[in-house]
Amino acid sequence: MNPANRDNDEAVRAAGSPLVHDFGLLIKAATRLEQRIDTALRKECEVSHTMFEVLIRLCRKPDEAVSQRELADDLTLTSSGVTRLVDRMEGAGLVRRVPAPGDRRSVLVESTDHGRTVFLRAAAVHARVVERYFVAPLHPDDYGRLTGSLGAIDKALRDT
Amino acid sequence: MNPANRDNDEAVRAAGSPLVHDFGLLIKAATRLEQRIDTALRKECEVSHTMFEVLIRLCRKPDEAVSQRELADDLTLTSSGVTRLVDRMEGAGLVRRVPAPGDRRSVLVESTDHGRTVFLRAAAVHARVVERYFVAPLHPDDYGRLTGSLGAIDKALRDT
DNA sequence: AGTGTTTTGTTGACTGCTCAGCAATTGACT
DNA sequence: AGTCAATTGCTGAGCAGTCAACAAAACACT
Repeated sequence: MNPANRDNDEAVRAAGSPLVHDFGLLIKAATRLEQRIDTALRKECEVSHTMFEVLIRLCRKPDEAVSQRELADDLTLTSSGVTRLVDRMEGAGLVRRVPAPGDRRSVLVESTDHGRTVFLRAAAVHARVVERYFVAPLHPDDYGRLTGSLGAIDKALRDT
Repeated sequence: MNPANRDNDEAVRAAGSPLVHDFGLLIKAATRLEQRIDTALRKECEVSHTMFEVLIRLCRKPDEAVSQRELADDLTLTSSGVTRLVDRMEGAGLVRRVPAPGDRRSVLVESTDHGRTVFLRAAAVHARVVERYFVAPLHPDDYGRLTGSLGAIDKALRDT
C-alpha cells in the first residue's frame, strides 16, 4: 500500500473518531441554542443575545456598575468589542457610561431604567427557550451532572 | 413600595436565577473551547476551526463529495456563508468544487490531497486540545452522560 | 519626584459571517 | 407541455466582532 492511501485511510479514521463527533456535538448544540435565543430576543425584545448577557451582569445587584474590562472578561470579548457593544447599547438607551471613581482610565457601565424594563421582558423570553431546549430534553438527574461537567470544563479553561 | 422598586427587585432576582447561570455556563464553555481550538489550529496549521469542520465532513468517507447545501446544514451556516468559506478554502488549495452529476444547480465539494494532509496535522492538534479541556476535566462516567445530554438537546433543536 | 511597565478604553482597517435579492435549475401539479 | 413553486448557489451591502497601534492614567521601584 502506498503512502497516499495510508494517509487517506488515516484521515477517514480520524474524521470518524467518536471524540471528534462528541466535541462537535457540544459546539453545535451550543451554537444552535444561542441562535434560537438570539433570534427570539431580537424579534420579541429588539435586543441581541450579547446585549442580554450584558444586562444580566448589570442587573445582578441593584445599582451595580461594572467596568468595561470586567464585562470583556465575563463575555469572552476583547476590550474593543466591548467598546462597540456598549456604544450600541448606549445608543439604544439600555445602559449609561459613568466615570469610575478613583480610576480615571476606567469606565463603568450601569443599566438605565429602560434597560431593566427590557431585561425583564427578555428574561421571560430567555426562560421560555431555555426551559424548552435545555431543561425539558434532559432527564432530571442528568441536569445536575451536565452543569457540573460544564463547570469543570470552564474551570479548566480559566485556570490556564 | 413603588412599581419601579418592584421592577428593580424582580430584575435582580431574574438576573441571579440558577437557570440563567447554568445556561450561561454552557454557552461560555463552548465559546472558550472553540476559541482555544481555533487559535491553536490557526497558529499550528493555518486553518480556521470552521475550515477544519469542513475537512472533517469531507474526509469522513473516502472520495466523498458533499454539496454546499449539506455543508451549510451541518455547520449551521447560511448558504452564502458556505459559498464564501469554500471560496477561501479553494483559494488555499484545501478543497475543490465539482459539478454535481444529475443536478446542475448543485455544487459538490471534495477534499484535495493537500486538504487531507492538513486535516491530519490539524486532527492531532484538535485531539490534544479536546483531550485536555474536554475529556481530562470530567469524571469518566460523566463523559458518557454529558454527550448523551448534548445529543438530547441537539435532537430537540433539530426536531423543531 | 522620576522613569519604565502595566492597565484601560478607543480607533482604523480588516474578517467572516448574515440578510435580501437574484438567476438558474428542478419539481409538482394540472 | 406549461405554469407556479421550491431549491441551489452567488452577490452587494451591512453588522458585529478581531487585531494592531495608540493615548491616558495608574502602578512599581528606585
